[in-house]
Formats: sequence, C-alpha cells, structure tokens
Amino acid sequence: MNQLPLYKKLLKHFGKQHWWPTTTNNPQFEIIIGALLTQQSAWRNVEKAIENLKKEGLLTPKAIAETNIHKLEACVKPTGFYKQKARRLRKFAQYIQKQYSGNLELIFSKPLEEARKELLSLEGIGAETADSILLYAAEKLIFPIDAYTTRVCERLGIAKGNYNELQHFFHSNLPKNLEVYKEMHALIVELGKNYCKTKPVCPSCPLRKQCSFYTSKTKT
DNA sequence: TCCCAGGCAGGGC
DNA sequence: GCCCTGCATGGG
Repeated sequence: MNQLPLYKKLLKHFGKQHWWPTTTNNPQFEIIIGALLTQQSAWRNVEKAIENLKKEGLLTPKAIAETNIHKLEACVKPTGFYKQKARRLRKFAQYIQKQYSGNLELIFSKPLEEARKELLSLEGIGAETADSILLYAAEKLIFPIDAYTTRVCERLGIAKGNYNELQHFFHSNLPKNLEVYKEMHALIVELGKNYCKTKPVCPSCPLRKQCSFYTSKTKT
C-alpha cells in the first residue's frame, strides 16, 4: 500500500505545515528543547517558554547546564509539568555538555539505531520524542508515532498496532524522502487536531469518506 | 466547569 | 506485554 495519495490529499487540504519552527541560530538544540516541552502541551505554550528561555539567554547546552533550576522552571512554566520538564531539560543539557562538549553532531552522526538508543536512555525521552528529534533535528528518515497518528490510522482503517508496528507501516509505505516524512507527520497531527473526534463521522473532514465510522455506519 | 494539549515514567497485574 | 496514575499550565 502506497500512502502518497493520502499525503497529497492532506497537503492539498491543509497546506505545508512548516515543521519544525525555530527562532535561533542553534536550531538543532532548539528543536530538542521544543520536543521535550511540547509533551502533552499545546505548541503555543511551548513558544512562550522558548521566548522566556531566549530572554534569559538559555538556548545553549552550556547555559542550561549551568543555570539555576528555579530560573529554568519559571521559564518553562507555561507548558505545564514544569518541574520535571525543567529537570529533564537541564539533565539533557548537562549530558550533552559533559559527553560531547555541547556538540549534537557527535550523537547525530552515529548509526541511527545507536543514536536512538542513546536518546531513549535519557530521562524524559521516549519513543516519540526520540524519533521527533531524529527526524526534525538530525534529519534522519524515521517516522514518529504520536497519539494522533494512532487515532487517525485506526479511524481510516489503514493500520493498527503498537508503536513499532505503526512505525514499520509508515516506513514501508512512504517514499524514502525526508521532506515527505517531516510533512506527513505534521499533516497527520493537523488532521487529528481538527478531526477524528466526533462519531460517527466528522462532517467536514477531508477524509470522511475513508473513515471507518463513515463507511460502516453512514450511507452516501 | 470540564476537557484536552505534538508524552513519559513508574507501578500493578 | 497492557493499563493506570501523577505530573500542571493555558485555552476552548
């Protein structure tokens, strides 16, 4: 099964999503900060937090590694779970600073599976966050599976299973193209944010005719 | 007022 | 392995 038609349909409907937005000259590290902060919180609140960090000069591994934890907590407060996020952010910065002198390329240039395992071993980095970092910061061909992706796949009836199974599905059915991977993940999130909520079908969803609730329970 | 947001970790079973 | 809970602020 080729998922390029789905990609084109979503792209036409929603337009380019321009993920992952960054504002500094250290985009890789900023993407990682965003990936940790956006967990279970809206992106607009992440933007507030990153703006706070920028004002305090806290957008480099060295600065975050050395900062006072309470200052960091105040910056990331808008994203919620601020104590654990501040701690995870500082621990990550300290790790990168100590092991690699702040140079992320030294991790990203490792073999993909090795880099992924290393990220997963750090506090606060699970499968989705690791894969988002690898796709958007390291620019590796790896597809993140988030809650929206699971929900959308189920409702469209295109795939089901655990994280690894869904990821394997996309790896097998998407063209091996970095921009497609980046855009497809963002487009699925956009679809999930707007639709896949009501039953039996979301009236204005561009994919409503493919929705399992539509085809099984609604006629014409 | 209630529910959700671009999850993760730790516990129980 | 899967399911549950705590973590917490901001916006609809």
